[in-house]
Amino acid sequence: MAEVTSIPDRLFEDLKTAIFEGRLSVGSKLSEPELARDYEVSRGALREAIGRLEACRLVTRKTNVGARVVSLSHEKLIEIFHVREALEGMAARLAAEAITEEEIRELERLLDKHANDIEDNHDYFQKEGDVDFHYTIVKASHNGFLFDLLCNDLYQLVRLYRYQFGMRSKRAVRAYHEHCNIVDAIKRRDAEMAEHMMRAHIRASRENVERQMAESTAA
Amino acid sequence: MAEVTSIPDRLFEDLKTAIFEGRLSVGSKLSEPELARDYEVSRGALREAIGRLEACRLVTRKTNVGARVVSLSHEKLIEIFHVREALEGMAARLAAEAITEEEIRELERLLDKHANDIEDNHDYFQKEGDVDFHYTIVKASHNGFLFDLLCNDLYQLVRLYRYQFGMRSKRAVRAYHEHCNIVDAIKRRDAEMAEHMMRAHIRASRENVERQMAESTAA
DNA sequence: TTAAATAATATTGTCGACAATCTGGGGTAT
DNA sequence: ATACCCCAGATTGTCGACAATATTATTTAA
Repeated sequence: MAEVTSIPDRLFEDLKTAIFEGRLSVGSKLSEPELARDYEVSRGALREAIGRLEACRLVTRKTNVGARVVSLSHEKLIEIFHVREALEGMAARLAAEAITEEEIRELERLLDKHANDIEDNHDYFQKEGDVDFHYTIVKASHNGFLFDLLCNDLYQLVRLYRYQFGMRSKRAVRAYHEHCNIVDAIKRRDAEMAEHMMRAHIRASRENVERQMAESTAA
Repeated sequence: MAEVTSIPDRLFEDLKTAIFEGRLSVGSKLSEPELARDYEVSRGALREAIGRLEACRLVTRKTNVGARVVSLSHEKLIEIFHVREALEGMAARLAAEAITEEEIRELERLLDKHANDIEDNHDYFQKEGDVDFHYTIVKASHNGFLFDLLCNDLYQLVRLYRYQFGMRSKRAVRAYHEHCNIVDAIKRRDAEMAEHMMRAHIRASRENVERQMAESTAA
């Protein structure tokens, strides 16, 4: 039952963290000879790892030209929010129908943590507790396909975007209350309300970003 | 502006059609030496093509063991329908807001074709006209990310499933009316109603499949 | 001086060969 | 007879080298 891991597996993870930590900055080129030297692997293994990065949309590739770390335009970001609204709304709906008692306790634990972070004036979003919350609900939907789509693709793009734009939301308190509403509906097994609340939550987050974008554009 | 195409590009397409046409049957193993001989390419190029098939979920891969064409369990199929309901509902909503006059004409053209196929007693689904209809709406949402997700990943799985289970729906007439309702809402720019109708349409399709599954299980 | 053409360089695409790992069959011991 | 172990064959993983293409620098002509 041991996890078999190949060189491209390891490279894939290493390159992802390199991207998130900014060592491979947004928009920069992934030079195959250079990276092969740095990570001490052959170009073949490297190319497969880059292929996987492309599959989850963290890099874009052009034939005979090379791969670059994606740079999220504001436009693309809004597109992603619309997809998130649809998918996570469905996740909340399914979670209300399929969640287990233990998963409910996990959600409550995360809510407590969120409340404490606000109390202590920590930056909730910076610590990625927000991702944990959404991750848990998607998992509780017990829909493997939905989970794969959101957690292996979308959330990583969201994460990259937070680093890229240095997102620091003043929405921590309001987001907390929205989270409470969502968990409440799920606990009551009210699928319709759970989806509605989740969509409202993500819509609010999108509108917040749109406001920030409008400000930074109007110089 | 010429389309540059590499060997893995071509292989990717060839293998996809081979899967859809059943020459690579569901659940069968993709032998690298064998396929490399048949298609007269090196194993390296082949491996990249297989990697892309894995990315759009048409094959699954295990380290040191190999790749197999996915076999869609009934469970997985239902999961996909839930994701489709969420994503296409959003697509219809966005399309109602962003569709152009020309795209509206295209939708009406497809509706006419659908009506004629029913008249002439053709099998609408078999000819993939249904895919064209949904494809056009997703495109009209003018959300590139959504388009990519649905048309490059999900629709191919749906297509594979139709071949695998030999889907021949008796829903052609009812589906036609549902399609009309959707187009109607979009033309009136009623986003809320467009989403509602699209979700109802896909939900009905899912429930139809669930019924068929229940029948075939109860031997 | 600028712009186009061209040559030099570097990068990506492709391939065949070797190493590591899995699969299946045969043999042995209980 | 069955279960376990071990070995042979085949398959996948990995690598370095060569070919094709793009990029950059240089030269030349207007």
